[in-house]
Amino acid sequence: MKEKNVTIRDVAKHLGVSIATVSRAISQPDRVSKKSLERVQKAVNELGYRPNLLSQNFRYKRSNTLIVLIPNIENLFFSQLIRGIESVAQQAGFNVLLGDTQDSPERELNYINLVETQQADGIIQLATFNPEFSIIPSTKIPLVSAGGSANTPYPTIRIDNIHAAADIARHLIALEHTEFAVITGLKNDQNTHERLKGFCDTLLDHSLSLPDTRIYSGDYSLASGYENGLRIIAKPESQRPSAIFCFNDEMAMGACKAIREAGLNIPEDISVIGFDGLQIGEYNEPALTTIMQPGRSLGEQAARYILQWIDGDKPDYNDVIVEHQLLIRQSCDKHKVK
Amino acid sequence: MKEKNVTIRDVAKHLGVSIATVSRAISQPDRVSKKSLERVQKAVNELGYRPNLLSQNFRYKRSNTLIVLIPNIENLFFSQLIRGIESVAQQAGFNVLLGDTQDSPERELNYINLVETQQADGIIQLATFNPEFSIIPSTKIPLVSAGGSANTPYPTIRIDNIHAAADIARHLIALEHTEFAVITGLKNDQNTHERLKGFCDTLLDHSLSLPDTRIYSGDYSLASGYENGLRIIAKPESQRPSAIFCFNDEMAMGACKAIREAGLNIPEDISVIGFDGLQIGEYNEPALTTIMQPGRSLGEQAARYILQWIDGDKPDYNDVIVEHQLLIRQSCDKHKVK
DNA sequence: GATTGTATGGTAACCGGTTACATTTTGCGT
DNA sequence: ACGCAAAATGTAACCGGTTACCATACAATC
Repeated sequence: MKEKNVTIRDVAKHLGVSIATVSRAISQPDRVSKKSLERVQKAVNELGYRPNLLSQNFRYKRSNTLIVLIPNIENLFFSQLIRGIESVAQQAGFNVLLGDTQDSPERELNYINLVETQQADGIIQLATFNPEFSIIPSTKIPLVSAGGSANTPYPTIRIDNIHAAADIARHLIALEHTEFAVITGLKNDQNTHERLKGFCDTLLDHSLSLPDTRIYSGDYSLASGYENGLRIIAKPESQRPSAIFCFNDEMAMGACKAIREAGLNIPEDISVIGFDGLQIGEYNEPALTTIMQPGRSLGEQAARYILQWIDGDKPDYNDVIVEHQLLIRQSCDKHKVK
Repeated sequence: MKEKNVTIRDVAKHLGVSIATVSRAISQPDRVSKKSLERVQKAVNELGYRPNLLSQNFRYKRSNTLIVLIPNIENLFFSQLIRGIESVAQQAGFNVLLGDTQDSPERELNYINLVETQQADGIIQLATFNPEFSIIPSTKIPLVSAGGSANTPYPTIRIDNIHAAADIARHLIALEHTEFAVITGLKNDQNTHERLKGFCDTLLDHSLSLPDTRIYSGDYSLASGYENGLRIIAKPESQRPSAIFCFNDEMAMGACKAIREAGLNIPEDISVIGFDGLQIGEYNEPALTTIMQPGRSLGEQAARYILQWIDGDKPDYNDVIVEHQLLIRQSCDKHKVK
């Protein structure tokens, strides 16, 4: 069934030349005579010869492959990052291997193994390794984190989460809100800590605060936004916050649904703000006010960084901050005192 | 800078045994004595030896890699498929290479090349090749399409689009709608043709019809749903359809936004129905009625199919139909005659 | 003690390219 | 026609594993 592939030796034999000539005709055309070049090209076409890249990779000890570690591929923010990574990688002749880790340490280890066994040349980690169980790989492995947080043992390409969360706080304060709730990301996620810190510190600067009972723990999913939204709404009106800061847009959309279903209006009765700047947030009812993270650009820069490192020329900067932007749409408005 | 890796020969030399013994200790432990086994294991740990899988792959002429061709990675339906594929592949020890083709034939060709040059063992195409420009690869290459259409020269795992579109038509007819519009997918997409056919044929069965002026051409994006929604709304009320069938959920969400902004109510004034059954459709205002495609399962089955084929044992069925389901939520209701 | 079987381990070929080095051919000047 | 440098080509080693085949050691059998 499986016919054997045409090899360089077949081509050489067919032409009565050495394999070196064939190899050179293909990879260094000016090292062979015009006549040989033409004969080889003709033979390659006739025989349908395709060089086996597996053997090339083996020879060069290079797989030309990048791994992208993704906590959850169904998260739209990551899709943007991937797109950025993919386009840079493709241009550089690199392939992108998908690593859906589903937050599992075994799966992470699995992918790190691929680099150690030379099946891949480097890793881009989306978001940050969960410090609780993450296998922090040797720093000899080209590894960069994109869209994550500071304080990692490896380079990062990211926005300033603290600053972004502070921007959110200031925006809500400017709208005269005083009672807040947040729906956070995963408990051990660095992004969660930084956004929480940026938000709370800024509240304190304005003599406001966020009580622990107003901190709801989510997991970045639509469903967790919805559930936490229900919990917030369930409180008697006098105890409800007037603004909710959700640590990503998906949870914000979930929370909005809960609020709408309760018959309340956004932003008249309650303001909701998201994080990430997903395009789909614009189609939410109401369109989500949020922080725009330039996902595509984050991905591109991460890819460029890792490619340079793989080329043996690790950049001398370790923490690239990309500008975020407060995207004011319709889900936040001035707080109305009753 | 780059220290060389420990090879099997280093381990052998270190122990004063042959490389064959080391190799066997690792891959066929019962072929060596207990003593040798222990010594090798110890040395492997001490020296930090990791077998070079690049050379293994080369030896076995197997890359253990699957390519997933994705027209657009930011489309949520594809994310589900990928997740299904990834989990099956991972279990089988296969890696998943991401091929974001962005509907470009050069990029498609690029990925097909990877199989021809043995860097990958098979391809899963999400949706269908665009017949206009697609490079239909040789049937010798393990290739399967998931979530696409019938009438392809390669195997498919899919739902019955015609039947699903018919279900939609019947549902809308049962709700007493008589004036319809559709927002289709890409013009050359097979899915578009089939859904259109299924819908129109069923209308005809009920002595209804869809005039060409009510067929709006979209591209599966949120934005194109919105724009076409605006166009539909722009017509004078007497000429407007009472129900819009969008060929995916994203466009349906876009259309809903346009309709909401025009001050109309869904489903009271106009019904909207989507396609794909994305989770996020539940968070739309109003929650989208749609056709559920079991994305995860489609992906899993596609992966199993291609893995079997790669193993040299191509399944003898060529067209797997997976059950779809009409998901009734809130965006369609009985037509009210004014 | 000779014969046979089994367990163990070594030697070397092999996968399909690339390329350093050696060798042959070509082209050019005189 | 000869000499010599440059161009073209060939030979063979190499990348790092796997494994067919062979050699040796030792135990069991008669």
